[in-house]
Amino acid sequence: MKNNYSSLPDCQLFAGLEETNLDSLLNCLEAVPRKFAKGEVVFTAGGRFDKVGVVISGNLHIIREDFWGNRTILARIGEGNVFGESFSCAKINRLPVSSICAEATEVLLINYARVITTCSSACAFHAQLISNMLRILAQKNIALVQKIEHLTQRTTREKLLSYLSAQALEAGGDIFEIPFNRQELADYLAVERSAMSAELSKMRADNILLYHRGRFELLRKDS
Amino acid sequence: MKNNYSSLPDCQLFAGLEETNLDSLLNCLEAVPRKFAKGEVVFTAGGRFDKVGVVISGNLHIIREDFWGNRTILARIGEGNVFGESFSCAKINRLPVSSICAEATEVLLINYARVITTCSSACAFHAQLISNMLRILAQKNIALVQKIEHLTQRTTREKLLSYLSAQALEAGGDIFEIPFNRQELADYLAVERSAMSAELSKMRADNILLYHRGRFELLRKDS
DNA sequence: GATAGTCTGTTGGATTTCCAACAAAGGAGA
DNA sequence: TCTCCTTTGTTGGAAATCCAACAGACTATC
Repeated sequence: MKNNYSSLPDCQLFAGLEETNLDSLLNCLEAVPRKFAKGEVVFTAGGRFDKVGVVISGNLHIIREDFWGNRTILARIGEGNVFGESFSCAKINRLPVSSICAEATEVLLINYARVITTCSSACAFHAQLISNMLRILAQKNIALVQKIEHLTQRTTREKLLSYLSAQALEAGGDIFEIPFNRQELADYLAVERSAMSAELSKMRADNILLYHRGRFELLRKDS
Repeated sequence: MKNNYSSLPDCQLFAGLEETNLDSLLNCLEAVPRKFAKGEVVFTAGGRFDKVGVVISGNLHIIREDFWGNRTILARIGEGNVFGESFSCAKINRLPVSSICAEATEVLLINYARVITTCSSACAFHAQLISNMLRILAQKNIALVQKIEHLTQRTTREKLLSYLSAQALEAGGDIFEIPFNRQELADYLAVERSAMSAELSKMRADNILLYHRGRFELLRKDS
């Protein structure tokens, strides 16, 4: 059954691959497009999932259920995003999470074994695909480590300094803009929004930084 | 220059590879063993690092320097462990961290490009190597996500419940042992040890769990 | 079983965060 | 400009955490 994948959204996993090659590659990967209704389960906690999923349209939630059965949404996976790859790559035998469609959702299920098994010369794009997969995992990794560094700080002030310092270093200058509003920043750092606002005020009073909305300037010791 | 790698410690990166094949593989990867003295720098923040490092003997520290120049040790990499792989895989152009030897240390530097570029049939072990690399990144990823879940909880009690619940689920039973002592657990959850001990006592009083040292039992609502 | 050293639990006061409610500032549309 | 709505900042009391100091439990060694 031939499918038209030209509608594949931008997707890190297929970055650098020509659209013209995509069809043969997807064939080689045993990629299967599937449609799910809202509330349907793509993979279930406790089972195995030896595939890599790509959301073509719609949204799905990664859900964890704790010891007492309380559910929490760990992530929302949108168009073009990959899911399940960590569990497939890590060869986990009992999935710790489920994925459930938040709305009508179309996904592409790819056989993970085919991703890492470079086939004959017919499919020279495996190398690119593997490189993409490594990059996806590695980038996520780096972002997670950085977030943990911030979260590990004990006080709100330290968390803010850790985050803002990292942003300044990344921007390569003392003045920079952050991609969060206050509520989002508070959620990211796992602190209370109003308390965080208050702390920012104190830090300004202490000549540590200047800010207006999303624009910040860190001050060096002697300025 | 032929080197004897028979002394390579157990290493996830080379898992599943026969020792007899190792020499030719390492050759193919342009692996270079290097010795560093205590305090020497293996890779420097700000630069590029397109290699993967494996610690053969000794220890090195991954170090981050913040906006004001304060240094913190992010990780200690010991024998058999891989380092730098996230930055190479993510193709970061300016390293955010440095690595400095904590003692006299011997490392194996591998050309990352050679890891992902499957060569001719002469080296059939690339597939295993790539699979190993993916597994290393993915496992780290899963562990980091789980840690973030715990750290994101606001109160000490919630952090403990999040951690212990995950341990119980992993163990597949209500009774389980944790791999940390109290101080280590407190550090992992980024809370104060004595406050955490106190909270554990309260939770026991509230009939949420039982414990003795590293052995815990979670109690279901109606027991 | 005596001893020393480490790990765990307890306590109270200082500090910090949370929470709720409200005030002020900024932005979009009429 | 005026109005409505969202975002950000401020405040004070309640709750939780941190911190330091100490007591009790456990372990290894002699």
